[in-house]
Amino acid sequence: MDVEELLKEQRLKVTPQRKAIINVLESSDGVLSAQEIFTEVIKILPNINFSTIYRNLDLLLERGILCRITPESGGILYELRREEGHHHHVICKKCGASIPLDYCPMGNIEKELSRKGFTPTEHRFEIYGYCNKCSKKIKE
Amino acid sequence: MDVEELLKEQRLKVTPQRKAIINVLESSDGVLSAQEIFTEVIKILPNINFSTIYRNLDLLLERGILCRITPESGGILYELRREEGHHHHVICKKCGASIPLDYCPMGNIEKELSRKGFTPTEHRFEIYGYCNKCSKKIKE
DNA sequence: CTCCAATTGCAAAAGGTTTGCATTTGCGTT
DNA sequence: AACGCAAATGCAAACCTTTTGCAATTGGAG
Repeated sequence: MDVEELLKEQRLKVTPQRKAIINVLESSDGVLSAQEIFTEVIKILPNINFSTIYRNLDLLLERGILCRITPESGGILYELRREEGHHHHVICKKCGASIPLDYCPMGNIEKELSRKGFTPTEHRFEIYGYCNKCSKKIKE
Repeated sequence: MDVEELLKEQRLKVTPQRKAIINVLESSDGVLSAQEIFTEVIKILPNINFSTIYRNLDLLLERGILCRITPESGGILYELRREEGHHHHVICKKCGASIPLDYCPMGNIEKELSRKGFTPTEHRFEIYGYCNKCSKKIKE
């Protein structure tokens, strides 16, 4: 992925901070908290501030470069949007791995909703559990 | 609903604070934040403290008396669990009305998950939009 | 009625996120 | 290549929500 290109497409300035944040997210195969992102980015840019992290996460989320996940257990997690178009996530509670899922349940209930007069604008469908690797570890 | 009975079933002490919290949730037809619950309960019990609200929300949630909703936009919302068994929610972004939904999409993707070796433990499916009443108001 | 564990109120702390402001910097323009 | 300015950053403080320790109170079993 060309991070500079990605930022330019969005007419965002290419700063070392933004490149570091995106690179950290890219090199992770799962979801990360703001704290985890900060911990990694500060290794690259020792002077970076938490407010820069938050401001950029918000911005990148707005521009559709990131996805945000809010697990039942609380907290907010981010990941790089790797898939084109609408999709959902399957997330491992142990290692944080995020697996994209093309299936979307909305088609199955649109009729029921319109019968109720409800106009859906957004929805979320997230699955939590243990990935292939972590399931095996737990059984052992 | 007999609030005292509900608490006794769970072997929880029947305190005025708990009764007030449940009554507030019962008289709302939708989801409420901890702050909103506090604002209502303090009208009934002027001395109640925020920590009592939080402690009881956690407790009632554990016991399955409440449901917790965490919208994409952030924040945590609570509602009285009115339905028996597993269900999802359709929530109006304007008035907060919560409509229970019996449909659950998990059945449709269990095979795909097991093919991936993923063991699901929890999931969430929430729909946001505008209810019948609020859709009409917006159009006008 | 008595007694004890459960519950509450209070105050302070903790945790995560946001904001105001002065400084710096990316980058379009000259 | 240098300039100028809006955008972005770092810093510190503020904010908001939630949690915690502790002493006082209270529900309800015996």
